Amino acid sequence: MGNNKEILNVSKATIGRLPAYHRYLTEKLAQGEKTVSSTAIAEDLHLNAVQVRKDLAVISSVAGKPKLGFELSELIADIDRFLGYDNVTDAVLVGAGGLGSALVGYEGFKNYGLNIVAAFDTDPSLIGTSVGGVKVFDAKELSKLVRRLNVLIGIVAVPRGAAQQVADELVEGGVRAIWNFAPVHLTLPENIAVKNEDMAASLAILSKRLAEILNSEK
Amino acid sequence: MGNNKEILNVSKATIGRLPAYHRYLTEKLAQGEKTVSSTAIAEDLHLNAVQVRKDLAVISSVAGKPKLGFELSELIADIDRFLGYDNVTDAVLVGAGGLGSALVGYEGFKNYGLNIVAAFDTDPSLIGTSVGGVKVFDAKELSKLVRRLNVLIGIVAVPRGAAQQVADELVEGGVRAIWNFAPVHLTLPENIAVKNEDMAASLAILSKRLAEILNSEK
DNA sequence: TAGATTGTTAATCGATTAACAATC
DNA sequence: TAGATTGTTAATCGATTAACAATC
Repeated sequence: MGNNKEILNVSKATIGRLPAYHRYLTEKLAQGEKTVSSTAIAEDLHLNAVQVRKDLAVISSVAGKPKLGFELSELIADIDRFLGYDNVTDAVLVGAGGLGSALVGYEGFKNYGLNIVAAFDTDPSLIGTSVGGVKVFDAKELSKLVRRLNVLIGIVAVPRGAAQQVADELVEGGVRAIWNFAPVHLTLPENIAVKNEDMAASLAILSKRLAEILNSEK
Repeated sequence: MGNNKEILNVSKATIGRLPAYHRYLTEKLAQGEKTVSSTAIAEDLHLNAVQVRKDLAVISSVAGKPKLGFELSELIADIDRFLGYDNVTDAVLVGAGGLGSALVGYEGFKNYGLNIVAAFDTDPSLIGTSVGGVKVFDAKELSKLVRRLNVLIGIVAVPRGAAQQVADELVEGGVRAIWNFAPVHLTLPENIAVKNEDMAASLAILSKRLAEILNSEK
């Protein structure tokens, strides 16, 4: 997923903004536009124009043209390549309940270069069924099947209490990256990539902004 | 949600870490511990000890004690108060489908001081039903009901295409903060707080870390 | 007392923004 | 040509980390 060489040395902040650029550019292209300026992107996305140019410079193979701006199709292709949207990576989903099935459906991860090849659950009524076209296996088989499928990314969408064990089993099966949706801090080996989707943290930040806004109006 | 005075001037980074501290401390307390040192927190949560102390200093009413550390129950109560976990704020959910219903269920937002008082959808088969104890109303009534309920926070869990209009209607109804789960950039007035839950951005960052790790092993 | 741990001041690091010459 | 827009260098900002005296 993404070229190893070039993905290094790029700031996390920049990488986090690339998907938003991608959506924005794709939309502009669909509207019939051919080019766009960093000034316009910055204004619409509420960013700084220099920041936009620096971000684009990191991933783009071609320079923008003074007066004209950047060519949409080229820029989109560059982000596709950089983020690996053009070649999918396999992943497994653990927890096929509410959140898990919502994730499978959520605008299709395939657009983001992620292909969920199998789901796992402990609930007998779910095992053997399909959620969003993905077959649900018995969680007992997790590490064994993960190893057999040679999957590197595991998505954890189980309740708090089960998350650590699930993560351990994923690692045992050979997974090297864990996308954790359970509100727990996972303890894992150094050489495993972890991304916590901490809803409480997001909510806290939103609440802060709200408090600031309400406060500024008093 | 949270005291307006004190919530200001606290860095976004610090606020984002508070929920993780809260979970960690609660767990320690449940394990029968009475106190904890910043050193221990830092080690377990993979943070820097000075950073932990600075974060805690921001929200804590009492100082830690050299040699002993911090009192768990006091620290937890302080975070509760700071993040507003002790008094709930009302919110509405728009989109009662897969993602929406998963969100309502997700470990119960009430623990995080958020009370979802109503859900909305356009799907006739959902209108009138309940998801996770929350009644689903016709999306046509959105702005009217939001105004009547006097709700300040709206959660957007609808497909891409509907998100902007839903957001506009929420604002029309008087909402001042929007928690957006749809993968679109919303265009909204200045004085509205927005938090985008960008799955693609998270995935991109996880992929980067994975690439780095794999790369370092070659 | 001795030493683990605290809170604070200063140094470093990384990311954002401002200034500006180059150019299509 | 004139001017919008680019890419780059320097300045600023914010957050993290290092150093260290104070103290239970």
